[in-house]
Amino acid sequence: MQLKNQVEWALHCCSVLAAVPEGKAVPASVLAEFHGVPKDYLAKALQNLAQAGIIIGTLGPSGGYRLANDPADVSFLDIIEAIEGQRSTFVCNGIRRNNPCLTGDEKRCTMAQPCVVAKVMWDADEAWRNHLRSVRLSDLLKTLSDEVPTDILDKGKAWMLDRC
Amino acid sequence: MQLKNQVEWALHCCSVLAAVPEGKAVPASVLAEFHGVPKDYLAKALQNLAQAGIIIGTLGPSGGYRLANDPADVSFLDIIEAIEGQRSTFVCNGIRRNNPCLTGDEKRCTMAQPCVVAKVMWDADEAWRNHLRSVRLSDLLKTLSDEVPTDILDKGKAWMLDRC
DNA sequence: GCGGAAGTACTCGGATACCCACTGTCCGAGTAGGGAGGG
DNA sequence: CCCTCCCTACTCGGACAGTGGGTATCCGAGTACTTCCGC
Repeated sequence: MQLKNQVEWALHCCSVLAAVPEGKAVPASVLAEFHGVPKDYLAKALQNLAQAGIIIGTLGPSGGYRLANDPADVSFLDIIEAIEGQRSTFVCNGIRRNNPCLTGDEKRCTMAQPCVVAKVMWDADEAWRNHLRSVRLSDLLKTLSDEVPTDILDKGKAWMLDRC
Repeated sequence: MQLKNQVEWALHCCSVLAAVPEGKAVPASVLAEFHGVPKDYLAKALQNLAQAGIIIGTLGPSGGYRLANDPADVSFLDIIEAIEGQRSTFVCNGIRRNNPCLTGDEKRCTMAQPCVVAKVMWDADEAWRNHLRSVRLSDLLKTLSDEVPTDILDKGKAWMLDRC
C-alpha cells in the first residue's frame, strides 16, 4: 500500500501557492518545472485540487492556479483526500457472510452488527486522518520559515514571481 | 490507496487460528472454504504470515497452520506488516532537490535536513501504526466473545474441528 | 501377533500468467491580453 | 489621442496509451499416515 506520487506533488505545490502574493496565479507548467515533475501529469493532480475547491484555476495569459482559501483553513487531509479520494484504506468485504456453517437467519444476525476486525482498522484510519486534519497549511509555512534559511526561501519566491 | 484483500483475510484467519485448541493445525484449504476465498491465493498470504513468524505451517496429513505465539503477543500491526511490508505509506522522493534556482551547495544544505512535508506524513503514519500496535489478537478474541452470540461462535469452532 | 518398510495421499512452498489502476502523454475548448484600425 | 474590435497566444480540462503491482492459478518438494508383507 502506497500513496500516489501526486500526493507529494500536491502538498509541495500548495505550500508554494500559499507563498504567492494575492492576485497572482502560477501556471501548472511553472509548478512542474520548479519541482522537476512531468507537467501534464501534475496538471491532472492540480485539476483534482481545483475540483475539490482547494485551488482555483484561471485561463488565458497570466492565468494559472492560486489558493482558494486562507492557508489556515486548508488541512493536509483536505489536500490528500482531493488526490486519493475519501474512502478508507481498509475495505471490509464482509467475508463473515461466507461462513458455511451459518443459516440464513444467523448470517443476517451476524451481518447486522459491524465487523469487529473492520472497526479496529477504521479506528486506526481515523487516527491517521485526525493527525492530518490537525496540521494546516499555515503550520507548514511557519515550520518552513523556521527551519529553512531565509535567502533560500526568497530565492525560490523571486524565481516564481519572475514567471507569472 | 487501499490495503490488499489479503490483509482482511489474514486478520480473520488469525482470529480463527487463535480459537483452535493447542496441538491442532488448520489447513489452508479449510480456512479458505470457511471464509469463501480462493485457496491458493490465501495460501500465499498465510505463507507470508509464516515467514514473519506469526503462524507455523506443518506438512503432511493432519498438517496445517497454527499460531506461533500467545494471542496476547500478536498485534494487528504484526499481521498487517507481514502482508503489506513495513515501509511507510508515504514515500518522499525528495522533489526539493529539483528546485532549479538553487546552487549545488544550497541543495546539499537543504537536503541535509529532513523534508518538512514528509515529516508530517510520517507522523500520521506513526499514529496509524500506534493504534494497530495497541490492539492485540487477545483483545479481538475478547471483543468477539462479548459481541457475537455464543452458539454461533461454537458452531464455527465445531465445524472447524470437524476437519482438522 | 508384531515390527518394519514401502506406498500413498495430503500438506506447504515457490514459480508462472492475467488484469486493473497508477503513471505518463496528447490534443481540443476557452479566455485574457495585445495590437491594429477607425473615429 | 482614445475606443472598439479582432487576433493571437497562453491557459486549463478532458480523452487516450504504457507499465508495474495486485490477483489468481498451477505444479513440484516434502512429510506423516496407512497398509501390506515378512518374521
